[in-house]
Amino acid sequence: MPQEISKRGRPSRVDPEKAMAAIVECFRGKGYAATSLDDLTAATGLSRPSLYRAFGDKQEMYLSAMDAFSADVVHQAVPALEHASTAETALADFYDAMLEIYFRNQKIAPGCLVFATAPCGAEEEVIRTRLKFGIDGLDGLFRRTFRRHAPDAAEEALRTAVELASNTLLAVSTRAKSGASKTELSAMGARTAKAVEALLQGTA
Amino acid sequence: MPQEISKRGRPSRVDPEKAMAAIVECFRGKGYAATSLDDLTAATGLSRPSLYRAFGDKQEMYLSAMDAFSADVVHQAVPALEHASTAETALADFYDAMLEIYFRNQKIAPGCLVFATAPCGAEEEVIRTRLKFGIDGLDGLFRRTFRRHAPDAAEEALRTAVELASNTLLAVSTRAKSGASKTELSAMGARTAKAVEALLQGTA
DNA sequence: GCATTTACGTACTGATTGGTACATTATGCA
DNA sequence: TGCATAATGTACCAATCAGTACGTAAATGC
Repeated sequence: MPQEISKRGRPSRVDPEKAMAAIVECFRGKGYAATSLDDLTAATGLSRPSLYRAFGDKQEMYLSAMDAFSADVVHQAVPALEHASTAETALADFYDAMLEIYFRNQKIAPGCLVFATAPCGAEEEVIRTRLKFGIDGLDGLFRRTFRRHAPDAAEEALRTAVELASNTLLAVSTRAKSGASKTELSAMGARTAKAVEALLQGTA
Repeated sequence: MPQEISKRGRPSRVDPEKAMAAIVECFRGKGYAATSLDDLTAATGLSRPSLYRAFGDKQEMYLSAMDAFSADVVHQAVPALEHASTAETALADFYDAMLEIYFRNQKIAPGCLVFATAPCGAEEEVIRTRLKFGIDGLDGLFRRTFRRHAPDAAEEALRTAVELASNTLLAVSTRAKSGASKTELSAMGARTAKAVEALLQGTA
């Protein structure tokens, strides 16, 4: 029973998805602490009490924003990992899809909500745990993908490949925030993908 | 004439180095925005006006803290890159030295002031530029080190090796903030160092 | 039409923010 | 000893912070 939906009373005019998208943009631009409630009301067009009713307090909004951002990643980038014929192309395509999210058509990337802003708030255990969850998820994703494309790879090589792939994305997040361009980061991702492929093949 | 040092007037009781070390710890723990002047006065034991006289306003304190932190890196970790006989050992030793800085004897790492907190404030151009400066410095450091140990390496392999090495440190910074242990990050660094060596040798 | 229910935004709260004015204290110099 | 210099901390400032009380508006059910 996930709470009865009543039709009574004044209908809400908030579009939760649109509002959450605006909240994500706020937080990933300035981080948690520097984003004020006034920023959020301005970006969403919602009044302060409406925000509280819909999403809870500031920290809950931030945590929900991380969820929404992660869901975006799952829907927009993870498929690239699955619809590719080699580990190299899978990884390169995944990086490009992530860059689309990190840059969102802007020249200077708003960046990654999780990897770029969570480290700042990581003194709080809730946030640190979320950050760890995101990193672990990434590692697991790559491990499964690489294992599928290279079932015979040595465990040591696989582990190194996974770390290499994850670490590159974490670094891409930081580099994007430093003002690096999408094209140079894409090229870097392609080089990493190639190195990973070689590692998995035991070739390189 | 770097400003005449006058002996007149009441002598200052502030120890700039000690105070700046405390400021660094504040900022790298909570980031720029979440660190209040009250935090800084508590950590340094200095009154608010004393802080302003010694270091300027909050943003100037943050920028100076980045300088101080970077100087620590140069003194404590960069030598490891130079006093090693192979690229692999140089890199592994460097990572371990950086981990000493990132963890500073604590179980949960306070982390990297530059790579972990600057991305949060990167909407400000001053901070974004500093972040880029730090990353570029890292890349250059690795490039020179690797070139020295592998003078015959192909440019493409060298570039990939440099990116791999830098990206791993950037990722170590993020992973440290997520609560990863020093030992596991050291092991990861060692694996990266091995992969970099192989890349440079054209072996792996 | 009237009661009920729910969401709305204005306007406020006390707390905290970054930054400073100013009277006090402590030194060197004459 | 007295004056000039300079650093001290208390006590304050206006601005902003996150969060809420409350009167109003808009829907449904009877």
